[in-house]
Amino acid sequence: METRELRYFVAVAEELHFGRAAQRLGIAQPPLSRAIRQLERRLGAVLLERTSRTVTLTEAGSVLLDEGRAALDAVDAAERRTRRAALSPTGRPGLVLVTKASASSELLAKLLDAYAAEPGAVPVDVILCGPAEQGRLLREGRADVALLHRPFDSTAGLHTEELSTEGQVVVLPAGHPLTARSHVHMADISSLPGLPLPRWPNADGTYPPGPGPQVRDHAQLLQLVALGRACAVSPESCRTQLHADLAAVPVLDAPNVTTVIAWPPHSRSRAVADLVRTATRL
Amino acid sequence: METRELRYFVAVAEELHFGRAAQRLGIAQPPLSRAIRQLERRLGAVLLERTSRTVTLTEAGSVLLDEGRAALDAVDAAERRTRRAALSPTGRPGLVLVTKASASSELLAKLLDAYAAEPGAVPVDVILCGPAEQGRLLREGRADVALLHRPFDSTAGLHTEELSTEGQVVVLPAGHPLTARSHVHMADISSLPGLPLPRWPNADGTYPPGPGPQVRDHAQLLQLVALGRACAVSPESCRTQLHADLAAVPVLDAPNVTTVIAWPPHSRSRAVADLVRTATRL
DNA sequence: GGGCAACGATACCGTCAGGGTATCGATGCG
DNA sequence: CGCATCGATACCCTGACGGTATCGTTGCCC
Repeated sequence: METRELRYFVAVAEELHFGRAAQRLGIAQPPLSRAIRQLERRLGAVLLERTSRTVTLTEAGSVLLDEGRAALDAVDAAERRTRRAALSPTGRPGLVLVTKASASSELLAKLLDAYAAEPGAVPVDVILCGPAEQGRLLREGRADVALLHRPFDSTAGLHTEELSTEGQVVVLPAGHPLTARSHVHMADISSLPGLPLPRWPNADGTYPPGPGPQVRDHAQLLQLVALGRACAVSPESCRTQLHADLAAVPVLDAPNVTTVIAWPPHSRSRAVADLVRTATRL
Repeated sequence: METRELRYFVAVAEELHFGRAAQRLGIAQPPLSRAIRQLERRLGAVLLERTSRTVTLTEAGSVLLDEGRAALDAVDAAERRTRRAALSPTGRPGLVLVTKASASSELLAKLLDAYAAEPGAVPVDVILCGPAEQGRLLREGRADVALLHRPFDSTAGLHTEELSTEGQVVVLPAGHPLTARSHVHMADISSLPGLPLPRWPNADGTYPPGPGPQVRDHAQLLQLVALGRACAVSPESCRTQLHADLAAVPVLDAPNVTTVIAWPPHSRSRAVADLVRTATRL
């Protein structure tokens, strides 16, 4: 199977419309119809049920949509990492590390310092992004290594090493009655009047139904807490980033948060290996 | 990048010889040279240093070799899983589960029974193979789900759920002095005169240097133990498979062995999800 | 040191896969 | 029942890819 065929099929499967898919691909509709038909012949599988009005995926088609997207990601990653390896002036490509904007900057700073002191260290670019993008960046070869937070982030398809574990605190507007407590339990905060827990987006960008406000990142969330519109359960380390009008109280029975360093499993780059080794020794 | 180009490059990178690579690919040498040159131009990267006598990989080339193999595996997996999904008579493809021949058949039997009783269960084919092949079968789309044993098997790039944890025992020829003990420690067996621990192959098929016999699978190993040529440290559950001329003694400080169920991370198949759910509820 | 063999690069050519335009046939809708 | 929409088909053309022949370079060995 050629990637061109896969791209064509993914386009049609996503649009469920040959005309629009062809437009998206920048080709005419007839060659697209032909290409799909030929792909089906070669696979010996009907991928799409088409009438002159509607196009729907068969079971096999939906398998190929999933697997094909993953395969195309892998091809793109190969291309991107090769380009990066080549255009690096030293011949030894730099590393791209991706982490959440809200993550503990302390750990990251320590890691970057320690790694820079290693013999043979290469330059490390840091990308800060929202939680959902991290996996994508790694899969697409735009990044080499990530700092993720279990159990929030999916480590699907990645190698990981645990770096640190911490408890969680509830972040409240300063002066809230609960801030007088030395600690609380989840039950104490799951139903605070007027201070719902926020809703985070799913992998597909949609939000689960529920009462809380929709948030995209941690800064946004803290803003909402300061405004008295929400409360937040966050890793302890976020305390160093709190403004004066926010207060944090440990939540005893909240799940621990583990910071892990993650990288694509087939990566055999010495730079990634060095960075991971440095991280585990912190 | 087209998969054809990737296949060409991987062939040359593996052979480090255009002529042999061309032969392997079933084409003539000139088109291959051209294709590689064109790939290099498009990537803006020198992949191979060639003189008229030798071909060597550049840094970028070795990145593309690693990443390209992974990408080709993903494409092959997409094709195979699609084919399987299609030729299944029900439209709903059956599952292929892969596990080691030496694994606990009890757990597997329970799992298959429980899953078969689920509503919407599909037929499950079981493949027994050596440890090294399991990952490959999953990556190449020949299998959908595997039972692996940590810490022996790599779960690189897979989703996993833990199923059970057990201690390990040392397997000895019946009548060996140690079999009188109720338990032993690793130190007791690491230097048994005449009964070395075996050597397992690395991922690339080579064996680490050392004194013990080279083994490829568990049956082979038990044979060697019965012959008095080796001893083996194995998960407790292997006791049910021991012949009369073998004895097992718990090893207190051997690492626990965890049986996990593993599947490719992007798999969204309901059948896999059902099977995993069933497994975790056992 | 010169002839030779091995090997990748280049030149040149033919074929067919893949893309384009025009049009058909089917289907849902007003 | 006519019309608009949409995928399939027919037909043509271009260029990408593969093949053969040959060149240029480089170790190697007598």
